[in-house]
Amino acid sequence: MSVIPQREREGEERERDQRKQTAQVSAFSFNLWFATEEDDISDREEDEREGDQDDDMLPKKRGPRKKRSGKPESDRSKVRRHEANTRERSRMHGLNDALESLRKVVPCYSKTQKLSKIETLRLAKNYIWALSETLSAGKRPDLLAFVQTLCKGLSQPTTNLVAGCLQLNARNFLTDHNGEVMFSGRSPYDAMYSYPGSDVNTPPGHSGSTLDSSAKPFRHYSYNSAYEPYYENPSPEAGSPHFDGQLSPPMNFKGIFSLKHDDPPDYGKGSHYGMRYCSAPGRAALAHNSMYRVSPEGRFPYDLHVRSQLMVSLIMFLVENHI
DNA sequence: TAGGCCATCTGGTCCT
DNA sequence: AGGACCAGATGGCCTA
Repeated sequence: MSVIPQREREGEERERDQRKQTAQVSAFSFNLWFATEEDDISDREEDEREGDQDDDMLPKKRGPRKKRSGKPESDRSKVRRHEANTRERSRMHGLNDALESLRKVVPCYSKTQKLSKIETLRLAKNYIWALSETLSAGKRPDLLAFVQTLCKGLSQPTTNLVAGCLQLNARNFLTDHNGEVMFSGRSPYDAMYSYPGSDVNTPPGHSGSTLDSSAKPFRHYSYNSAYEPYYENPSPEAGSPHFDGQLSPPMNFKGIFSLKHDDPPDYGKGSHYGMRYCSAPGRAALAHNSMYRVSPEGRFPYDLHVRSQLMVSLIMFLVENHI
């Protein structure tokens, strides 16, 4: 299972962790006390403690069994071990926080259906690859190829989730046993879901209404006009139970780029998306062999409200303005 | 119940 | 010496 199912994890886990840690601290205190009292117990007596309890007469805890050493651990080493455990826990929490930040900037983000760690990393890698390919090509990408790259190597549940995020029919992006994403639809255009009440030429958000986008998780961007601001209207699927989180980082550019985000300030720090690729030495060669195709109209014919579009548009802006 | 995912503990290694 | 990092082991939780 690659997509972590809906669990009220956030709060519950914190609470559980806190309980665990409290228990651990208590156990540690007890261990310390016990060690102090028992430091001079002979090895033979210690061996008699073996059973369903650990060395410290406590219910068996997680982790590998302690290696027997000739001497009982000193109080000092126990304290150091405990401190090391705390640091390690903190380090892992930091790592998880960073991973959560990464989840929020890859194309598919949902608070209720979190991607697993490994799938988050895979999707992020694919996303970077897809964007760099787009940048290298210097042209608007073929959506299908873009999505196929995004889903490459992902599990089927994650592929479904990504396809769902992109408003695509996931059945058309089957992942084979080699992790390759295969298109099985009749045509790229058939693979697309059309928005209710709209057609290809009338993207959602052109209805004229202007809603407060800050209250909605989705942002829109039109490829019909390369650099016009993204649409402010919410997606018809904004209320989807699968995607109640923020899908894409709010982004705006009017002449110059400015990144705006509702999230805490860690996001967007140094957000020079794809800039490093602009001067990549292999750009020309990459462009020549780019996997992405340009539509006959010379522009991206789809209208999707996905982060990928924002990123592609941003990249296209950079490319076309020689930034 | 098996398997996936995860948090935690632990000891080893490397670096400052 | 002490901290950061890593990987192995273990057990809990959840879902199919």
